[in-house]
Amino acid sequence: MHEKPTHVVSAVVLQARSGQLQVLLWQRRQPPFDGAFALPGGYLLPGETLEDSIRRHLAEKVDVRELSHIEQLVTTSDPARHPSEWQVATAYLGLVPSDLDPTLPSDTSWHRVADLPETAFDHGVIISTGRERLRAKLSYTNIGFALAPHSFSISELRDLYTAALEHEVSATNLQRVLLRRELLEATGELRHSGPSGGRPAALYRFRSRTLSITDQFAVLRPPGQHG
Amino acid sequence: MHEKPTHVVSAVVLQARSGQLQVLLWQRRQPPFDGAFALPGGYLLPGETLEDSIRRHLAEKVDVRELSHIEQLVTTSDPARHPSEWQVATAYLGLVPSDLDPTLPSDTSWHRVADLPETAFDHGVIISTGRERLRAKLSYTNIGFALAPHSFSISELRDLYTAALEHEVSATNLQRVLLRRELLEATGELRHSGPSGGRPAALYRFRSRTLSITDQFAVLRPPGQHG
DNA sequence: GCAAAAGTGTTGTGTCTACACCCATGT
DNA sequence: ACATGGGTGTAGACACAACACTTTTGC
Repeated sequence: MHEKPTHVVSAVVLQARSGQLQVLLWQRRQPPFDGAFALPGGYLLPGETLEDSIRRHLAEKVDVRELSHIEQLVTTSDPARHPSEWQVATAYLGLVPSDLDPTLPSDTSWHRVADLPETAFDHGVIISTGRERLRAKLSYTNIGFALAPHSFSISELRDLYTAALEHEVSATNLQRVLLRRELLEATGELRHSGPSGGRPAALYRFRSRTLSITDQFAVLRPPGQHG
Repeated sequence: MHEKPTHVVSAVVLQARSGQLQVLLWQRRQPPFDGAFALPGGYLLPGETLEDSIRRHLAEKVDVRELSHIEQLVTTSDPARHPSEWQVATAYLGLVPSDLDPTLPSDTSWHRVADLPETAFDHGVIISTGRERLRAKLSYTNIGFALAPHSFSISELRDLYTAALEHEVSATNLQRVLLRRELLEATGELRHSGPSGGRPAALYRFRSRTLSITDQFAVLRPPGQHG
């Protein structure tokens, strides 16, 4: 037999909250990285898959049914990652719809990804990886479903995209892009105007709430495939 | 202490060979999957990173300097993956330029990804994952450098893209797309015509031979960024 | 009526595909 | 000369951004 690494799992859980993309972190109270903020996660146990494992660990932080999407990000293996233990770590990306506000343990809270506190281990770069993955997939998949409530107005959806992409998004063009690609469908209902007036907004939903690729060929399309 | 999984690494090594995308496999001569074909790889050892480890294992099959690109694909963890050992397995994608023909051990050979023999473990789906990753990145990155020799004509490059994408590619349009994006530059040299005549082909090279994203925003660009 | 918010019409631009046509070489 | 393969010119389709304009509400 040879020596084996300990396998740990963690998750970058993202949510668009009050116009900002935020990530779930807990504050460590023991070395290493005492006081720093870390991704939720823990050890992989016998008999479970990595995805089972991260769902189990997240269940201690949030109700797992509130996760609208989860996917694997990357596995890191720097032997110097942990000072006293040989660890291999697999990170996941998890998304929570904007209309949920899970109750959290006292050591756990949301932090704006644009203004992170000091993070433990390699968690800072892993958060960046997760943010970039989300950003890219907003462009060529239907992953917006995982940030949005079941039903929403276009301008509400625009605010979610703006938070996640970290740049302005035009509601006009967002509507046309997502409708042309048949990602959205109207529910037929309207959102009533607020006290300051304005035309009532039509409500939409995502046609599918499982990940699918919608812009398969960025370029170099096969012959005969227009658009 | 708790029980730990064994960590193994493997690689989907791809090359465009005689007009077909091919993958490096070795034939197992012991259970499990006796006789089936498997990806090269092996155990992770203390003190090495996953990428170190797969490079070390591949060195037993091919000269590692011949790998033009390597990137992590996915980590799988099905507890039933191996009948007698709890394994976590990280797979990499490796690419070999088309002008090299590494000498291989007797148990190892190239196989067309479009016509695979029976594969061991979950290696069949991992090969598909690698092929899809390559296909997608050919569209929005400069990863073509990793399939191509240092210098090539446009029609030679077209043949490599055709093999990897598994559909026809127009040399005319490939040239324009890659030149407009400034991925290619002319070397100034010409390929002499063959015995059947024809205009000599201009030779090109990739400007960079490290991966970079060239079509960052498939859609939903920030304002002011023309497409 | 007027402000506010949502939604549509329309124009312009850049990128890609398709295909006709021209260029340079070997026999 | 003519076949062969390489390269350019050009037109059309499409998706997107930008912005003006219209619609529908609250006060």
